Amino acid sequence: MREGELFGSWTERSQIFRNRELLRPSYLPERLPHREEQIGRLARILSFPLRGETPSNVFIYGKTGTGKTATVRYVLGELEKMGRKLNRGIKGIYLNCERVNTRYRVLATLTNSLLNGTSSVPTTGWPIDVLYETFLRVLDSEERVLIIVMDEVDRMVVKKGDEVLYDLTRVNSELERAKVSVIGISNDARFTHYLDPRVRSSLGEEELVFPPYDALQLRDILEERASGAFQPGALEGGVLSLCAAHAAREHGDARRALDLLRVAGELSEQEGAMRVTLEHVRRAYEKLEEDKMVEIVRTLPSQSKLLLFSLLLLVERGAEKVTTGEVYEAYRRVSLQKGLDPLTPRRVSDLLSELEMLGVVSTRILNSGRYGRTKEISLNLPTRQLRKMLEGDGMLLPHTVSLLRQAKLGGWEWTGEAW
DNA sequence: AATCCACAGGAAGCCCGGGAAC
DNA sequence: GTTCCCGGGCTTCCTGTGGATT
Repeated sequence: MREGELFGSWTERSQIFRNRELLRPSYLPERLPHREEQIGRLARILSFPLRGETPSNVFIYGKTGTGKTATVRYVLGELEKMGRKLNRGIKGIYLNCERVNTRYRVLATLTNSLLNGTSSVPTTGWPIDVLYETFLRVLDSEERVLIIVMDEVDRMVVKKGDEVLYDLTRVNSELERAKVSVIGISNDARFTHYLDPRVRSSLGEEELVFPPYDALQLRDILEERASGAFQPGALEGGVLSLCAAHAAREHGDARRALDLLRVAGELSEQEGAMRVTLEHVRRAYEKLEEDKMVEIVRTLPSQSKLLLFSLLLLVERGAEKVTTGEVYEAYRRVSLQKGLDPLTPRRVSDLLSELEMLGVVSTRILNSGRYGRTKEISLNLPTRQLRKMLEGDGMLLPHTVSLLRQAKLGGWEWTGEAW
């Protein structure tokens, strides 16, 4: 191979993309179409520190991909810029409560962020009250307004980290020079019901709702990004509309629309096509769906995998739709065969509901009068695909393969009273 | 009209691992 | 290190349900 040949063809300028980074979820655009109203309101609320006053706490909710995080980051960035210009100490700290989800971690992260690397508190070990005192002292060491953004704040409650919300919404009374305001972001509107009433009223001083985008708005967003992301003329007519339409059906998720467009672009690039076609979008949609499923199945607990495997065997044997009792019996057999204690029907019923929520199976209640009332269960993905996923599983592999072999050879009685 | 099937799904409590508190 | 506590997975026990059958 001649020098440079291996990477040579990949360094040429893409026919399709100009800058694909613009399509990534982490990219923060300069303009956020159809969020002018939310940006305006948030800016008004957060403008108080520019006059030396404390802004209200804000609670924001909206489904995934409705621009919550982008809007907040954008407004906060502008605010900090303005603060520097006017020489006001304004600092925004962004926390993702998916990871930073306990009282300790929140306080430690905030403190470290304020210390700016000069020194730090350890990630574990300190008594919580000492940590809290340290946080107060560091925070109050200078005149400033601290705006704490807590993204996915609903995760805190699950982890019982909501005490820290109480700390933070009440902290102002203990501060001399600094002021704190909290922006909570959640995609679950009911989440506030679980909060301590005092926290709820304090956090909800101002509420901002981000409605889902409709198809036309999604199209605008895509257009905005696509002009920079793609080479001129690289998109076939209707591509953007199709991406938008797909995403609009799934509760107006802009992230989804952008993913779709990016993957469609990547597919067309891979096959050396001149432009992105509607067919590429269709395949991108399938790819994303499949990737999602693979990930879901892969991360399933082993009992659920076993259950799913039992269902798979039944479906492969020609049963289109299966009742709860049948799946349970199959599952019980497979478990025993593997030398495992089967779970009770009650538990399996819950596992089935979980599988349904994840979209792996569909169920519907079936009434057969005298012959009882049960759920009719069907698989939501092709058997071949599912089998591939399950066979790739380390835990199941040695046993399942032999089970499959037995099943194929007819070594099992899969029908009738032999069960 | 009463019965009864084959479950659905709620309530309570057990067990266990892991992390916080002492 | 020990103790305590909590949450998740699970079981046990239970009540509820719609319509074919009696």
